[in-house]
Amino acid sequence: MLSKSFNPAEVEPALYAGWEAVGAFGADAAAARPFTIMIPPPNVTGSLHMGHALTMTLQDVLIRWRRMQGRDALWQPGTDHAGIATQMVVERLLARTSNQTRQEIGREAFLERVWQWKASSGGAITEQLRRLGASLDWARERFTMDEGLSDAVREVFVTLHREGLIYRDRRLVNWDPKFQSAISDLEVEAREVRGSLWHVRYPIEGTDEFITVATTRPETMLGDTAVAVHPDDERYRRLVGRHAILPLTGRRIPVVADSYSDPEKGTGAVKITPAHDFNDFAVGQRHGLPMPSVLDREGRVTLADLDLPPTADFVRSLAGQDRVEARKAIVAELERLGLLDRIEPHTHQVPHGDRSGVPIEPLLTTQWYCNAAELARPAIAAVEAGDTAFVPRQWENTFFAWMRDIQPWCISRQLWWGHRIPAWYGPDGHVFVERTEAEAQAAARAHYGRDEPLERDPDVLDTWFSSALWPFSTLGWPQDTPELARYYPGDVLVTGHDIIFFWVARMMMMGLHFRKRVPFRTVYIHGLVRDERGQKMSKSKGNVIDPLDLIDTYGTDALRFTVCALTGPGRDIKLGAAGVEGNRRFVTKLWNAARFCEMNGIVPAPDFDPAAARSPLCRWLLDAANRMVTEADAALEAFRFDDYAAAAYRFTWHSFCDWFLEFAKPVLGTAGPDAAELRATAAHVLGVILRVLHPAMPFVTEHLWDEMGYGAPCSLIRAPWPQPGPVADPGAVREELDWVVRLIGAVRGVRSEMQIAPAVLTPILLRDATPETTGRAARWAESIHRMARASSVEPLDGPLPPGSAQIVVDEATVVLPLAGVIDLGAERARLFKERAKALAEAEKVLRKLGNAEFVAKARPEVVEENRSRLAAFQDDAARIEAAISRIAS
RNA sequence: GGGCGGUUAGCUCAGCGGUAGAGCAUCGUGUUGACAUCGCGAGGGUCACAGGUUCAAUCCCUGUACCGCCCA
Repeated sequence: MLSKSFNPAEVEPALYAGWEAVGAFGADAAAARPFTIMIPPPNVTGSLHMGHALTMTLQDVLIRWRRMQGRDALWQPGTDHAGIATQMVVERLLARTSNQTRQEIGREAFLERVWQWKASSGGAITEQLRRLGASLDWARERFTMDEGLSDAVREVFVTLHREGLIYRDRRLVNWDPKFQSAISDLEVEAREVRGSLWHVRYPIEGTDEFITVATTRPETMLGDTAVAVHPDDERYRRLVGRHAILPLTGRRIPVVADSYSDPEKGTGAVKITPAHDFNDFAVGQRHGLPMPSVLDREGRVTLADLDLPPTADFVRSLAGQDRVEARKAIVAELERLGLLDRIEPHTHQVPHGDRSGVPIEPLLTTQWYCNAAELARPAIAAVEAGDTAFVPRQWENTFFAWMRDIQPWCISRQLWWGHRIPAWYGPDGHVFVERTEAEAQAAARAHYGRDEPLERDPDVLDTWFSSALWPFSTLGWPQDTPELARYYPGDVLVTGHDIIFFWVARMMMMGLHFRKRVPFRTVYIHGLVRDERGQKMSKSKGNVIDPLDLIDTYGTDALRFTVCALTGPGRDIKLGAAGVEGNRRFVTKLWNAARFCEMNGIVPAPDFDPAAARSPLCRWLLDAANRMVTEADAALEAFRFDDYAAAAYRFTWHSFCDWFLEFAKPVLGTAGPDAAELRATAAHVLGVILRVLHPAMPFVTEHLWDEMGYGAPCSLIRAPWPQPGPVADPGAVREELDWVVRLIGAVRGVRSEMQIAPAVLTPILLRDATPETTGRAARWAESIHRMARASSVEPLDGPLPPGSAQIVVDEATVVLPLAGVIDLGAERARLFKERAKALAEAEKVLRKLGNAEFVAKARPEVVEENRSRLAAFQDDAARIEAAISRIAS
């Protein structure tokens, strides 16, 4: 017996364990065609947030659906080592527990601590994915720092290096002073900052003139090596080619003409500091300028690159000062020297580290780079050719725009936690890139002719470097495994648009380079989760919703179904507790419907053949179920999770519960062949509902399936996905039942409008009804009585009983004798309104048909349709007119 | 500055050449037999604005306004 209400908290863990116990999540290379989704590996430090809940639900829906279709479904689980994030977590822990820094305990000990942390706390996210019902093939779980995946990383690095696609270069990088590491362009985000524009006068050599430069960064002026003006700027033309004397250091720097300088901005003259600004770096390259660094890796002033005159005491005093302090000191000194023209308030975009949140310092360093432009070419071609398709399509433009202008990818990080770069340096700095230290030593021996001590590069790789290999490294590459042959390329990648550049693009590049085939055929891009008001969720705003709270309160199925219902193409998802609460009602509805079935002896009848169903009600329901399955299937094929959810919802609640079960009620509990067929049909269709809803609501459906005896415990997850099947003459039963539904609806409408108490039963009289209609009325008399609160249903030939309400349904006029119950004036007013509506519609169609051009040019079937609509409206109006005249007296 | 998306019922959104829809909210009404986490019913929209194409535009095109996002 099903309990009175569904208790998710009780049922969910047991079902999940049950699925795992029967091996339901495991991919199974029997004969079936594979269907593969690679999980976007969550950070090992992560905990489940709404973004995960969204993306993982969608993936699980696809996986469960395909699995039920009989595909060999592999949903590959795993986590990402998340270099910076994890290192920070463990560093904080170290500080808290033993008040030590990682530098104090040293690299080796620190890494040991990270691994310890991972072993004890790293599994939280995977436990939470289980609560979400995610049917991942846990036996295959991988971690980006696993031995196998690390092998893949080394293999890729070494290979790309040999191909010249990975190389070292000294150029400007985005330096994160907080993490003391280089980061890639993608990890930098522009933030608007209110600052100042300082106008500083630089004396022109040999004159008493000045050139005034406007700058947002006075502290870097020690490293200026030019002043740039626009070549067309008349104001400065005569100064081009002359020299300015850089204040404070006294260095002689040229005034150069470069179109980088914008005459509209500031004074039109800009100071050029090639070692501390990306644009200035480009100017410096164009003009062959020196590039002294004046800030070190911690953002402090360094004077090592400067050739200072003995008098520059002020500048010397800056050595070692933080960039913020140095700015203050320099501005004060310029002020003192009378070289500060003015200070203008100025709002501008300042690059910040996306994780550290501190301003990025462009710094001239040597780093490892990957030639992304070269790798991007085949990836662009593959998307152009349709080998990989984005859904929705528009994201291809975003992908193309990024890939066609892709910059060298800085892949080295000055961190400890990550894949150590497989490069070793000889005493003379010669680099050996090899898979192992032994191979590096062998290479060194060959190079030097003797053994030499080697030093390994201390840096690690960008976390995204290993993520880029995920679609094949998880399958055993570089080994040539059967899994690799079977599950690569994957079918669908599901992710948010914020990850296209970081991950999708890089998987495309690496997949094509190393496997010669795209890593996935479809990239489904969903929106981002926001709060009910459309605000981005953030801790500082305090509007973060914890999916685990929602699961605790409403159950996993309600949350998952809500996610599906809200996921249309190209839209962000605005999710609040109210929506989840609403969908919990649907879970409850399904529960109660099943309970009702159970009470009425509805048990699965495996021998039931829908094609042989005879009763019109059964055929009507089976036909509607067919259409629902077709809709749901098409929606999932098209990644329309919202349409899928809506089709299942509508059918379950309205077709099955509101109409079918209501029609069936009196017969269900009885004996006899009609009742038996009804019960078998109900059981069959409930089974269809459970199967169609299972991907979205796995727990309640599986529980009902098991409890009601549809299959062995935990068998719904692998039950076959329903297929539409033949139903005898569906058109006829649809017409018949639709009429009954229309009639009951019309009567209910009028009764409600006329405020007839439900306890009042009235006869239903049909005037001008065809024999077909009276036949239907007779056949469905019992249902009509019950559902339209009628005492009888019969034709009316004679005069109208006094005090009747009249409703036009098709060709017939439905008469409700309500003498003494209704207000005839109100009924007359209602009929006038009805008539006006019909006439207005008729008028609209008439005008259209009166347009000769419409009749001549519109498609004939459209014209025909309008002609019959006109006739229908006119007939309705005439029948309402007749109804009015019948009560006129 | 460049690009993308949005603007439809009070709210969240679907529809995308010829009848404007759903859920929630609102209002009315109803209850001992699946379900008040419910049933039944009702009201509510010149589909942002201006032009254009078309026999016909919420839908296609152009422009404007506002909102959001991405890139510089």
